[in-house]
Amino acid sequence: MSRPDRYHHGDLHDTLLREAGVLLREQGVEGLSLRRLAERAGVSRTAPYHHFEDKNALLCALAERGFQRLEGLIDELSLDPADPEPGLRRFVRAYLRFASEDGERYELMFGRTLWKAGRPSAALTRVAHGCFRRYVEAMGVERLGGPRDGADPLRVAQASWATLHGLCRLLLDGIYLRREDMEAVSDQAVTLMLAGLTRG
Amino acid sequence: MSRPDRYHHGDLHDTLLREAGVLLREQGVEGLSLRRLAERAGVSRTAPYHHFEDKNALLCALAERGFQRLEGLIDELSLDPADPEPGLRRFVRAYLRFASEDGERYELMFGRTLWKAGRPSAALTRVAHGCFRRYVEAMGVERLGGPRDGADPLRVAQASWATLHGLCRLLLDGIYLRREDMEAVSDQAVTLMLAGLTRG
DNA sequence: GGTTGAATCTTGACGGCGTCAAAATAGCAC
DNA sequence: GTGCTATTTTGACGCCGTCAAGATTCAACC
Repeated sequence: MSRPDRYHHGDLHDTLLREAGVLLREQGVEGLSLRRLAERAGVSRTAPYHHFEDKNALLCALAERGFQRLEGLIDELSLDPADPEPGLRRFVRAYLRFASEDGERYELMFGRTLWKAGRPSAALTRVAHGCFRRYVEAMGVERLGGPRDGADPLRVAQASWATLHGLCRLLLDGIYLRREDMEAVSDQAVTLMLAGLTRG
Repeated sequence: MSRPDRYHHGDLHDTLLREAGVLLREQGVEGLSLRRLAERAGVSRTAPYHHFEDKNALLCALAERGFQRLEGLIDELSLDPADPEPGLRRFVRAYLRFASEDGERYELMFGRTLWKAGRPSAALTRVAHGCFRRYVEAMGVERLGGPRDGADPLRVAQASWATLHGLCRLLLDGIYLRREDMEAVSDQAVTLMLAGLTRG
């Protein structure tokens, strides 16, 4: 399938997703236009509309794939209740690597393009929330030294994700963080949070 | 100045900034087009180009104004070395209010539109970095119980700002946070950080 | 094998965008 | 009044997402 000079492409759906991924990585969301994408796939400008409802739908599919990969990362997160620190630091490093290796994808997954300006698909919403749910479970405060005064597991999970997310955004947008400082800052954050959680 | 039927507007520069602010607040960056803005100001599509080099420059000016307001907030942040907690919580609340009262402005100030996809002006970069510098000074770890092992003030400031920023982004983009949960999550974050900082 | 209907892909068009170029107009110094 | 400059205008270009209508291919059924 997918011979160069056939009227029917044969594999356009997957080709579009793949090429869109490349375009996204190379040029960012701004450089990902349906027209350019179609040209790369060797097809006319409106052909993609037979495989995705519109641009928003295609971006959702792209983001979805990202969340699936992220979910894999979270699944590997297992904390030793007796000594959660190494597992936590491992996860934080993995998360930061994930975000910085394909920053444009991360941006798409969490950015306003889909969640605010666009219309996140049902599938995207499901996998994104599933991702967070798994994170809450894996982080479970009981694994970080047992429940204590005012340490609602959900709140701790939200707060720690926010920290991680904030680090990534500040880094990706290049405002207050440089790549070289990233690790030091995240280490500092983990230290603070862990100290806050395990003191007793 | 600024009579309705005059060839020269007389006050276009300021009018543009003001109307752009309104448009930004009401419609977000996506709804802020130069053409629409010009129409609102009662002027032709290309008139704004005599007051701002291009759209990027106008957005920079808009973001700049936001940072000036934020700087004011930070200037009011003074921590009592003996008991930094109330001051800190006050600041966090003020920061969150700032971000959520004009979310689109906050987005513009910190988002990729200018910092990644666009070209942040020298003035914008200056005021943004000045903002952060003041924050570092005001937060100074010595005010949070004196320097201690591995608590570089700069790192603590970066980590705490990242947390604050991450909270705002998650909230503004509407992914994992709802407005009602905001305060609880931020309280949790402050508690964790403070505990991490002040434990002996 | 030929017919029919659906899936897929094409060209053409529309309105919106940012922005450049050239012409028109107004204000100001002399 | 006469220029000079700042300001504003209309016109145009190329990009974008997307709709409509027509062309082409494929697959199922006779």
